Amino acid sequence: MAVAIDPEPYGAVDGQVSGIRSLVSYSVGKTVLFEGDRTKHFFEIIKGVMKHYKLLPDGRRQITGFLYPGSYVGLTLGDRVAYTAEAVTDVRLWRYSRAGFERLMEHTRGSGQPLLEMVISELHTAQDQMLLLGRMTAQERIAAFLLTLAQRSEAHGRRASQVHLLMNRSDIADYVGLATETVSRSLAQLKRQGIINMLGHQNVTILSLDRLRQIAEGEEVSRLAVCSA
Amino acid sequence: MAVAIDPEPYGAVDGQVSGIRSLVSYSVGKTVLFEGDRTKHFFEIIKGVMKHYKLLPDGRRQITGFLYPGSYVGLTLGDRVAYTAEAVTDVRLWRYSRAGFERLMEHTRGSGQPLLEMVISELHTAQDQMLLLGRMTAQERIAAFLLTLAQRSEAHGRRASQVHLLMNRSDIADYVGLATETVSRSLAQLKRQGIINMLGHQNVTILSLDRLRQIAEGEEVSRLAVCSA
DNA sequence: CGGTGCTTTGAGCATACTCAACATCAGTGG
DNA sequence: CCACTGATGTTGAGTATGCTCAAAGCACCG
Repeated sequence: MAVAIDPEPYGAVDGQVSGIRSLVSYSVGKTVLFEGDRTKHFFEIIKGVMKHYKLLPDGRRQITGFLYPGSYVGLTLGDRVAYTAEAVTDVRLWRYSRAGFERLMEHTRGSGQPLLEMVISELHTAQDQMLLLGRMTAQERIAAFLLTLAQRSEAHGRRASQVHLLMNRSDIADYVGLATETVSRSLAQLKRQGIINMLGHQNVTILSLDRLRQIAEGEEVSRLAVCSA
Repeated sequence: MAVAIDPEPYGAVDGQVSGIRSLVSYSVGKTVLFEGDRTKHFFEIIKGVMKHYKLLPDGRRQITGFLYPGSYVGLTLGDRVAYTAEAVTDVRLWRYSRAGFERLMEHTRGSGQPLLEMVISELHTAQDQMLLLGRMTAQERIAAFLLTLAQRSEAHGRRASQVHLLMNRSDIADYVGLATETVSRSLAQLKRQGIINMLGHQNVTILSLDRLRQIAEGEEVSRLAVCSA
């Protein structure tokens, strides 16, 4: 329903200005960017309102922002679009090429610091966290949290399966939007399921990264498991 | 508990480098920046882990991020710090003056586009939304959402009390992390309380901006009201 | 007018919260 | 070295908030 079946995501090209950007229009409900697509363009809103959102595989949706004229849509660091973007009203946009974006970034990079990239990266993280806070169950939140830490471990040359919780339960709770008791219970549950193991309160061993990922991505198995139990 | 009573937020100054930045250290639990304080410094993490969080008046807390070496803490657009920042482990930081930050911004601004500022502004919005999604009740979320729209109205020269909902209930629900039914019910409740009025499904009149603000900020009155009822 | 899609309202239920007790751990001093 | 203490974490029982499912109300549109 929310994801328009729209094999032709391009709006009408209304005009060209200097070959760098072109004027495009989309009508209500049209999808301008698809999460996961290769980054080809980004947009600046001239008129109208847009929304961008993230989806879980089972369809749960978190809208990460409503955007108004002057805002950019589709700025991303990687070569994949971070969210789906859709027209809330009829919109008129400037469409820029990815090359244009890279030129834009160059300006900043050229000035001698990667500040913009860091802020964009933080924004991506924040958007992921919004999906977690708005639409995930307790188990899913804890699984996703552990996976983030595992990724960090790996990026720093340590084993991804060994996670060290530097923060206490209360901090974890206030990060993933749960009560400390629920954090405890969710960890215990993952342990009972044989997905993780704990050595003391700070050290988690991930026994099955796959199962943890399945949970974090909201596999429907958990529901089936409940039914069959 | 979480908010350390720490009248002396400055760590030890370990050294000076060229007068632009200085090396400082904080031990576990020390607060480096207080939400709402005037922006005097920002920091770059050299070693250790930090967290930053937002608080509601009644103490509910949402941690908006854990930060690792290489990250900046305290970058903000306004002259007020957007979040409280605290050391999760002992940390070693570069402390930059606000002037240094402005120089940093100048570089970007100088390159002819306000891109960085826009992204930082989006990040602020995302952080507010994390507090909403992680720690607010249904009523509070709807109240906060309406207030955001009211501010937009005002910024665009329209009356703040007249809010036009361009998006449907499902979009609102997926933005504030509720079911559509709960959005409906919360609006109905605000209406019954005489705080808003509705003309059709798209037009909201805010009858009492103060009461709406009280609810959005998590006044304890609602709980007392329930008790006295 | 009858349809279709969105919104509202109602009833029952589930997930996560609250409150409380207990366990564990780290640090301290006898 | 070990008992004591306070802080942190876990587990249990009951509950509340918001969800699900279902039906009815509305509005827009052919």
